[in-house]
Amino acid sequence: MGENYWLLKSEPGCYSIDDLAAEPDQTTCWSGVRNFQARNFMRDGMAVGDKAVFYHSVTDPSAVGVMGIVRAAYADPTAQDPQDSHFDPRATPEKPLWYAVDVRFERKFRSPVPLRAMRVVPALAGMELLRKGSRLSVMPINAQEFATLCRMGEEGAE
DNA sequence: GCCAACGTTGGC
DNA sequence: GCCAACGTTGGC
Repeated sequence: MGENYWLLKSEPGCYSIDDLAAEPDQTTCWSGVRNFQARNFMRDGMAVGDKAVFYHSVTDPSAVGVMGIVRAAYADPTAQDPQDSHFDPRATPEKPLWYAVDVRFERKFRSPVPLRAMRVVPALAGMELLRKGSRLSVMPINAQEFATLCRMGEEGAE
């Protein structure tokens, strides 16, 4: 456990790393994932102790910090809440269909790592994120990619 | 705001 | 099972 690395996307206008850092316990339920491949990564791959890079999409796309996975996959409560925009009538307590994990803020990078900066780093060339048309909101990265992103985030802008 | 890429839906 | 239509994502 705690051996895997991930990249999690969120639009900062929806939920940003500052929002996470501002939570009372700096922890939140990472819910609302509605893509089967992303769901499978969360449900089948994530374990307590794993690390995840927080990525801001759409607005100033960039990696902005690090989170830890503090609770493994469980039924996404938003899927079964009719009031929620992520409600899915197919989801039931017996067959949740969608899953969430809990994440805890660990640190914010000294400077965000822009997507365009990632594109020119050979060590990052294999990341799913850099593939044209990639829309996955939850994806695995390897230890080297994680370390490279962290180093770039602490070094400051290139 | 534009548009390419993608996942999902639904008719057949 | 195919595939066109549609809605969404997300970079630019």
